[in-house]
Amino acid sequence: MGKTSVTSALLDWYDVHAREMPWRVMPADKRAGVRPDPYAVWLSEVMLQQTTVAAVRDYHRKFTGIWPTVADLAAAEDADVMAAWAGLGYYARARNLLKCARAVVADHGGAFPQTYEGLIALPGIGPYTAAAIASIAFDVPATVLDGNVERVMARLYDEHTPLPAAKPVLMSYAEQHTSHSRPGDYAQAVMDLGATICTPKSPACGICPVRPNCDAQTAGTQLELPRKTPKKPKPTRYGTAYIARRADGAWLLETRPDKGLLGGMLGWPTTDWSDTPDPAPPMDATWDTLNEPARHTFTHFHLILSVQTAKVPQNTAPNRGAFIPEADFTPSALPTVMQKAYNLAAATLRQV
DNA sequence: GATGCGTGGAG
DNA sequence: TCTCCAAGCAT
Repeated sequence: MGKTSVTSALLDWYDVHAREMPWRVMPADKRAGVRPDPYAVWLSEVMLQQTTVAAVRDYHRKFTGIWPTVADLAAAEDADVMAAWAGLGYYARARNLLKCARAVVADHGGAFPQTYEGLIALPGIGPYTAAAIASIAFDVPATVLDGNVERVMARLYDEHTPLPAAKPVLMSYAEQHTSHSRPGDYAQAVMDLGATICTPKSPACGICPVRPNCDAQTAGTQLELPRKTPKKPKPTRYGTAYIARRADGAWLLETRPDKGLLGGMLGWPTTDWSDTPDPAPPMDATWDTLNEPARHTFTHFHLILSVQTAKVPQNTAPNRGAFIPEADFTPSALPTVMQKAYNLAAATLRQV
């Protein structure tokens, strides 16, 4: 079936309906010769991995404010970057962000590679992100295949093979539409369409610029597509967080190991979050258990986190973590589950 | 190919 | 309240 008009229809639609984003150069400005900042594009694409535009905006603004160039970011302290990323989730992205920035400075003279192959070799840059940066920042005709494009292609071609098995065929469809005249605008256009028109639950087919090309719209199957293999139910795990405050107001915190859940992030000492009984607290103290646990859902399990608090003497020696002075402690530097525990304990521990 | 890895918003 | 899910990557 010929769908040669899809590309031009999407570009025409994008010229009128492109959404404003801090890292995006709008089509009219691109025509006037304005080029995207590859650093800003890379930062946005990493932040947007499995994350909504609404959630990314403020973080992107914060990062470019503190670290205006990739060289600035490469020179940053690890702890400062992790603290700035706190709350955005998927913290391996922040660790790889730093690795990538340092590789760009050390191995590429501070300039991002301009090819798909050069980009995908960098930490935290996979097939999607390499194609996105190559097309958006450098107008290389690379094909982006993210969740939006998968949905758009599955519907355009009424493809019923479930994901992720359908990825190769959806990629072949996407490649057929990739623009060679305006690669960056096209990549953003097809993703904008998926985000605003061809949405998962209530697609606005009535105003869709490629409705005449859409096999699912013809068949009436758009709400069933794309099909996905069913997910496993999430188990519930239990644990305990220990929030201790010293006589001078300092808080007992520890940096978590780089690997695993919340890797590299600052947090309260906790038990592990399995089914095993609680090991010993991080030090001898009189621990009080709060009435309400912190509840939090991660990607693959629910957590019910009991919170224990203690006020401890100045000479207390912890066997885990370190006391952070009150003046240096900012709850916003903690991942969300740790902020929840803090909020529950704050009233109890406000007075030293 | 399957699994681990956050979070907040929408329905 | 609960499920789904959003511009994925590393292993």
